[in-house]
Amino acid sequence: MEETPPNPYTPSVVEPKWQQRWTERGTNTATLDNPKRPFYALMMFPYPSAEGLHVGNLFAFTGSDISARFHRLMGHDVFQPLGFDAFGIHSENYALKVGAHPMELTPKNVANFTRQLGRAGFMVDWNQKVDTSRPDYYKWTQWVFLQLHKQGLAYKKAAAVNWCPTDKTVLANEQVEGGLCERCGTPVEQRFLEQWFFRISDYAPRLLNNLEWLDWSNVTRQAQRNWIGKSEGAHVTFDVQGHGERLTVFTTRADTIFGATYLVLAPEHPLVNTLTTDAQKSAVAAYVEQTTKQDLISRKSTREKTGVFTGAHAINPATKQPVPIWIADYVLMEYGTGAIMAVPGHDERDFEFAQVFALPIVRVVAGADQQADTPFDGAAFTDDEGGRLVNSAQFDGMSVTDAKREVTTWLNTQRHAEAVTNYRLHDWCISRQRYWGPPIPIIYCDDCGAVPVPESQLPVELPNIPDFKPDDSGISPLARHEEWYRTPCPTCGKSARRETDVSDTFLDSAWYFLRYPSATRDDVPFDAARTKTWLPVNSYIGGNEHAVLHLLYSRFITMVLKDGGHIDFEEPFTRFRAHGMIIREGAKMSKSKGNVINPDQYMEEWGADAFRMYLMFLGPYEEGGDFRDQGISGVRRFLDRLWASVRDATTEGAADDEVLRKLHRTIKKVGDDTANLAYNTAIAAMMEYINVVRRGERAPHRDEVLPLVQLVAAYAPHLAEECWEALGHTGSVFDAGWPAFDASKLVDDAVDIVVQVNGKTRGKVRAATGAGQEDAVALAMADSGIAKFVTDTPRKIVFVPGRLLNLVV
RNA sequence: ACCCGGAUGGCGAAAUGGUAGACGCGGGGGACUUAAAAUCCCCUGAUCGCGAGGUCGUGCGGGUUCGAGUCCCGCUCCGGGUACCA
Repeated sequence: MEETPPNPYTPSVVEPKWQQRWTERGTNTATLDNPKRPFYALMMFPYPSAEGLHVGNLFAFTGSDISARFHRLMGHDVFQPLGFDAFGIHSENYALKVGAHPMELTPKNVANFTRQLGRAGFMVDWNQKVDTSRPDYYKWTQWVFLQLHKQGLAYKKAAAVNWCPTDKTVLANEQVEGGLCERCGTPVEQRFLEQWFFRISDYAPRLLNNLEWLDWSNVTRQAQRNWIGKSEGAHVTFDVQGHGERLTVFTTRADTIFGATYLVLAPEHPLVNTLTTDAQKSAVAAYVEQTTKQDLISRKSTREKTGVFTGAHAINPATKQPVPIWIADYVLMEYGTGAIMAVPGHDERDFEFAQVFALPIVRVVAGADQQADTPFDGAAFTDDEGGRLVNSAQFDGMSVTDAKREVTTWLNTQRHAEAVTNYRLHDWCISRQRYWGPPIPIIYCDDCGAVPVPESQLPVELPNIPDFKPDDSGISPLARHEEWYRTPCPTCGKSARRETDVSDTFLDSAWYFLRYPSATRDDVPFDAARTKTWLPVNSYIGGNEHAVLHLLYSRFITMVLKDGGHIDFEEPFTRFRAHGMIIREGAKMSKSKGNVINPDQYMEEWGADAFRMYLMFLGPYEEGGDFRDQGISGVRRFLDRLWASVRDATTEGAADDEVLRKLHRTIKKVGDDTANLAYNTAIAAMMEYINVVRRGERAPHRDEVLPLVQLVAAYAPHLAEECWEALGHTGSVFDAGWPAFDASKLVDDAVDIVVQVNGKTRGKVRAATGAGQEDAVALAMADSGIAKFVTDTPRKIVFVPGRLLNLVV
């Protein structure tokens, strides 16, 4: 038999050993009450799919875990909880597909996720877990709804949903592909249903302004700014000829009013019926119906302009000329006032429309080299930089910027305009005509109307019904269960009906971070003292796919709870960082490509520590990385070498001075990089260090390897614990703190100074630390390899102390 | 179309305006071994040269600077997000 190396690193032994110890010793349990330096580290909780943990989840969680463990090493009391976003259409659709019930499937998936998460070795305080589909959680989701209702921020109105006439069911936007139902291929229609909305648009200015000071990834803040879509403009009012009615439009280009040659209303506009003349009634009705028959997605993506004349005319308040009123689906009811003044000369869409229907196009803005009568060259003139007004009476010659203001003021004096700020953000529809979600806690009584369920009667439990599939009624499956929805009115006691819609999953996740510290309390949604101690969240890490919806809704709900007096902060996440996406061998991972990584398999073969570390080594955490199968051997080799160094470490003699200098530089770099989520370069620095420690199979000194164990702990927690123990400690390395570094050890006695001649590097000289320019020049000129390029007396000398000398001749 | 990112060796990637390619993968050579694996050491951008050494090189074209992968202007391509938003 061959001689095997003594005591090799065996993750399959080390990892379970420490996972068990952590559980036994409560290593990952946070000190929730009276912590000294509380630090709430949050990662976005996963949706527990049947496929199990995706490598993308693992990538995200590992980066978050490293940050949390690092903060703990730096002396914080870190609370890092995790839970499951278990409600929602994904779970429900999957259950439908496999013919199982979500109430049975979900606990199984949660158990599998919990196993996988444990296997990966995350520092999660499982005592405080959350599962949004359990009554002890959604009781409080319903409570949140009631707070909004109480504050007048929840209301009901009719709104369009996607409807599949074959499956006879409501579809989510992602279930519509190119205007067709993803399951049966039938063209999808719109239906108008009464639904619950939250007035998030009231909060638009606050949501926008706070972005200025939030410590969040720029990409995320920018995405939210775009989504909120602040737009400065004016409401302009047109009198309708022969009617008492007036029409108000929103425009950002009040300056072009003289070129407004027609108006367009959204087909759903409430005045369409009133304004349409008898002659046009049937054409308009047909068009409105055709629009309705289209799904929401393809209506917004087809670019061909269609529309119908209503037969009515309005008076342009600037020109006093009558202009025709049309309806067209390119005008959206949900933005602005659902009506526009069309200026075909200076708006691409209006131009296209005017071309199709031969409507007049008037130039009212001229560019630098254009005149009032310069013809349009087949396109609208939208470049307003340096444009001057033409064909606009007293405003001729004025710049576009000035005219926006002046025209609005002028129209305002005639009560025809008002400067307004409009937001793209519209109210949040939380109704889902589905089963797998928290029932909306409202009871309809014929006498009392829509009555909120009293808080004392929460939760409104989701019944376990076998037939949870949506049906042809267009309303929730719960509506088929009279025994469930019949209930006495809380106000008058008469027989009444429960709301049968459930709420949006985004409501579940819009407050979950408040629940974690208080997850074991069943008498309150969140304990006042714990909330004060732990919130707002110190560090939130997650995917930028949630940049808008989840993060915006969470901010909104937090503001509402603050306004309701439940909490004393209005921004939930002090710091947010978006991680990147992980691809494989240059291609996106997908089931259809069959290139999805199975984390279990990799952890089995290489160990969780190696897998974690490899994921972090792929590239910058905030940008993502390319998973190449062969690459993992590199980090595994590093861990093998680390273990061997600990195993072979000696206490005899003293540590090598050179190695110690490298060590102190490494402590600094790993600390700085880890704090900045620059995990890839932190790992590279540790690899560099171990290359120095092990160079030529030298036996390292204990003092050289011990601090490295602390540095690597956040990255490879199991192995670090094992090493820490092997070095004679009984406690956890995570309670050992961060190694001290000696700044004086960062500087050498001598440094290399790069020497350039005319900006070209020609060599380097070794100079004493702190050497001045004259010393450096002397050393450079003494080097024949450098001096030969210095053909004349230097005209100019650039000297960067300790770094560089540039001789310009 | 708009808003963000990004483009650097065979590959994943590093580089406060200061030696481009750290670290890792892959490849080549060597040591150890009967042998292989593992481990360890060295080499590995292109090109010219026997060599010392030189020249070129960070998507493209300009500019600023003693000096540009990095800053500025104008493009090209790729990725992500939003999208008839008036």
